[in-house]
Amino acid sequence: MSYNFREIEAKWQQYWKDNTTFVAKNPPLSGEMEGAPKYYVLDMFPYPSGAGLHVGHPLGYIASDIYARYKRHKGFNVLHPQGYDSFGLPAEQYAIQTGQHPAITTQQNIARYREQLDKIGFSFDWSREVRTSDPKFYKWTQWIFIQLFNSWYDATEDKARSINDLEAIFSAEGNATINAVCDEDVIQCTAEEWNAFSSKEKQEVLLKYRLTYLAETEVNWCPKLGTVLANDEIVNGVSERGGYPVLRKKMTQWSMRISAYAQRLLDGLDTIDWPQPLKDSQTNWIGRSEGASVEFRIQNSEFKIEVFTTRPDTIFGVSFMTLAPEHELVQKITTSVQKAEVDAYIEATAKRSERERMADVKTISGAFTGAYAEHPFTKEPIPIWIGDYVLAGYGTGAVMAVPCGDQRDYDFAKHFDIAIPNIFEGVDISEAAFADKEHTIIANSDFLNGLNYKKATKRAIYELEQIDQGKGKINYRLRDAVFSRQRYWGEPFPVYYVDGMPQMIEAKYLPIELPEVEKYLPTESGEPPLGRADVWAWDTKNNKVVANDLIDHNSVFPLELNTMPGWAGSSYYFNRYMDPHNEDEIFSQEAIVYWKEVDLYIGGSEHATGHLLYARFWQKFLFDRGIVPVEEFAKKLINQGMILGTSAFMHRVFLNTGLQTDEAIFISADLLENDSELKERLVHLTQKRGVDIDISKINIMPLHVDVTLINSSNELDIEGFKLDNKYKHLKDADFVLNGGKYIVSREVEKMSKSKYNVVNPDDICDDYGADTLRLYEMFLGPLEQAKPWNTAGITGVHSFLKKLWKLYHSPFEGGQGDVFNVSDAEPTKDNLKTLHKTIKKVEEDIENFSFNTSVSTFMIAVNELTAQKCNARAILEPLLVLISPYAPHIAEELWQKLGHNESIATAAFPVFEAQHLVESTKQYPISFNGKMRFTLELSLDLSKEEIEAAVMAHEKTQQQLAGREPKKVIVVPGKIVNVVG
RNA sequence: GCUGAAGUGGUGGAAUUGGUAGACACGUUGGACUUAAAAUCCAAUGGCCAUUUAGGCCGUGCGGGUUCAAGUCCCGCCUUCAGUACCA
Repeated sequence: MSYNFREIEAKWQQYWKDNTTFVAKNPPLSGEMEGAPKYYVLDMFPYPSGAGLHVGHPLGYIASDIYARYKRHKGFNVLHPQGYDSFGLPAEQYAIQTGQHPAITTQQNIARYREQLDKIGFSFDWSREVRTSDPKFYKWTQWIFIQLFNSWYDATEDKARSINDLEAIFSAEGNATINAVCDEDVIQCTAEEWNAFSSKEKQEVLLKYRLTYLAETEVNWCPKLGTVLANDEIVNGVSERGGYPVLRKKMTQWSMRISAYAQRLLDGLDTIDWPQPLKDSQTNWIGRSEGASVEFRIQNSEFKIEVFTTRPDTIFGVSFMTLAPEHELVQKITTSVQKAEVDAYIEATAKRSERERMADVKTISGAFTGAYAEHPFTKEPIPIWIGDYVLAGYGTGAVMAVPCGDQRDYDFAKHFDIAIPNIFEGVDISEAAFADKEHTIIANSDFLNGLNYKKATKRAIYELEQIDQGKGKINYRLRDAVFSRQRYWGEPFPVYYVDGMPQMIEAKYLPIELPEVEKYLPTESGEPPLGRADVWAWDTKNNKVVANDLIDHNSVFPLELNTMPGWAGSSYYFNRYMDPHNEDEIFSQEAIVYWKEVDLYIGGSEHATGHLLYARFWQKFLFDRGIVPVEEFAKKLINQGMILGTSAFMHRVFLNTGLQTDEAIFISADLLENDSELKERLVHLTQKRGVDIDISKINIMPLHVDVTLINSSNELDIEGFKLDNKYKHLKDADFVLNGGKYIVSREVEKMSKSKYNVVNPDDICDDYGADTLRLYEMFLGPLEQAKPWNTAGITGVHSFLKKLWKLYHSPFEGGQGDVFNVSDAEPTKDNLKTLHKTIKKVEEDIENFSFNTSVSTFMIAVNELTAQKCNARAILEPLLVLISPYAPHIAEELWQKLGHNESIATAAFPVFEAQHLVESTKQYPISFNGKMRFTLELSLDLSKEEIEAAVMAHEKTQQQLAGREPKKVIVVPGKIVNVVG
């Protein structure tokens, strides 16, 4: 019987399903698992796209699966769930085009994903599956939204608290004393005033404190997608999805007060074991900077400009101020003389898209407002300009310009011929600004003269505080997150409006399910798609969703038309897996206290500033409100690298002969390097066209060709190409061959359908089996590294599995055929040595996530045992357990043949015994004069004196070579460092 | 520009705390088996020199340094990739 992977894999996948082998149990546990420690291994759940999985997708899942299976062998109660992030744009866009309900598309895609995932043999606990678009799931997304609405951030206690506490404080002492993170334009009121407020006035004030709030904000509007986007959904000034232009627009939107958590999100990074690059990008995104806020009075006006600066030490170098063109004071302070110029400038900048503004940072532009501010210390007048190098969204949207210390200010001053006073001792600023903080002595600055950066900063802040025109401040780049999307396929808000004020629907009436609409586009009046729903009003008497025409603004009110963004559901799903079917609570206390947090989270680094930041934010909020017991949701995180595709290119030649021709000529890639060869080969084609060719005028365009038409020597299957429907417009093409072959060139790129370089895992499973796929994906290289897929190398791991199979089958002596052949014979010393060195290595590898090297270790072990003709059960049984996390199907099959009734998944991981590695030699750490160290391999039976003599002799040789006298030798006995065979 | 990661054969990649560089695999070459192919097995495979044998020299991006010993540590460069970018 040979290794029939198709049969084996189908059999065991069915077995695991039938026996619920991987269903995790919540406490209280009984039986075998009683008292077992928990371990939670999680993958970032996929968005089920219509394209299905390619070989890159399962990489992280295979790694987490190996780790989960390993932890089971180690006696842990493992939670390893999977689900789908199933709300999202592609299904909606498909719905807009075809009219098919996104729920149906999503359902189909999920079915396809599941089929593909099942083929790979993952140990997922599918009984805990969640889908973010399932009302049973988004009920709790809506519930968390309500909790956020009903909370505010207490900056003194540094945590979120119930809004009820805030109301109590207001009615007792007003809002003047409260230290809360809130909108800046909140009005001050005393207790008496508060208590006299109408309900609506109270709601308006409270809304400015809530952790999710409605506010008119400038948002990133994408007209093409018809929705707003969060900052992390914009890449290089265009939408991440589709690459459409993005404009700034003012809209009333729900926002999440993530900025309240900026410092804690930063501090928390020190407590979690996440990759440094990922932590760095979160740190950058949060963008903490220390400095001061300074207030500048405007001359002849009651207005003041507040600026943020990291260089208060340079305050005497201020020679002008610059406001962002969108700054609210611009209209108020501009003099009538300057008005026309300023308005023209504002109009010009508004027209430029975000992208143009970013691309064009060199052009200096601005306009003078005609107004002057007053220097806080010198009282000198300072001209106020506007300029688009100042961003409305950062700090206060205004800067105090210090041209001698900041290059942008310097350039602006040069361009508009503004004074550049020098306030640095012994520094030449005739060519450029001097921005080096570390080597600065301040001059021409009154009380700051002679101080360095640190001291001057401190003193400047102190002096500003004395005159009440500034204070030390920490500024964050992180902005509050916009939470409204003008889309259909997302979670509806549990919100209705009374008199324009948002009201939460009581939790017991959740979920508020998505209404049906006849079209998935925005309404004619520009409202979101939910504006098309006929049944979308909230009846407060009967507490249910009713038809719109019943709205009377008395007991029936309109519901919110926006939906939540894609990151809503993914910000807490990991907690829901702990108790996914609970209908009464988001999860039971028992479940959350037992599972607590994700121990190992595996996913792509592209979520660094999106999902992973939002999820940490929600987790901290839920922690503050006592809903979860830990502040960080994932202890350890690993970013798997992308598996890239190897695209193939044909090269189409354009002769530029001046003749119009549609004929396609493809030239073999190996002819491209050599001009004379190329010309020679093209001659007959040019003669055919009756022209002479000039090689220098030839144009060659590469064309992606489907990699399935290429063999392992980069040769194109020309017949296959001509029959391929995709290329039917090229079926009459001429091929310029080399040695009868058409060779393509190759390039490593991201795997994508449009590049025809996608390798489908199903095909690999059919040809080689899931175990081969799993092993090969691990063997390809380090988990965290990006690497190109190369199907050619797969035969190596596949033949390893065949050898493994043979090791348990072919009798080495006297037998015939492929009979299962494992004996109870005593293992030899060599057998034991091979086994234990494998145990040691594999265990270390798995703990270090170096899955690639353990595959090599297995190969060596099998080769050695085959050479040793080992068929001892005492060796072959534990070996199987070592391999089973990587290649579970073949391991199960052989395990059963060894006479086990239980799945190998429940077997204990073999224990490493060091003595089997010791044979005749031992390595000693040696120290000379207590300083120098190396190890020496010596025979085991030597005495200490003999060892020292040997070491001395060794040392003597070493020293003689170096021309010095040997030193005193101290042998540190006992410790085995390593053993070489 | 800033931040981070990484540079090792023809290729993917190994190499504990500094301790025989190139494990393992692909590819290539030669051989066995076969009518043939596939599959399988065996051997060789960093470069150069020597080859009757023994062996020798050079080699981990570049230039220095520390050390008995450096792919690994230190200093200075170069290159590539990733993230981020008028952040005051």
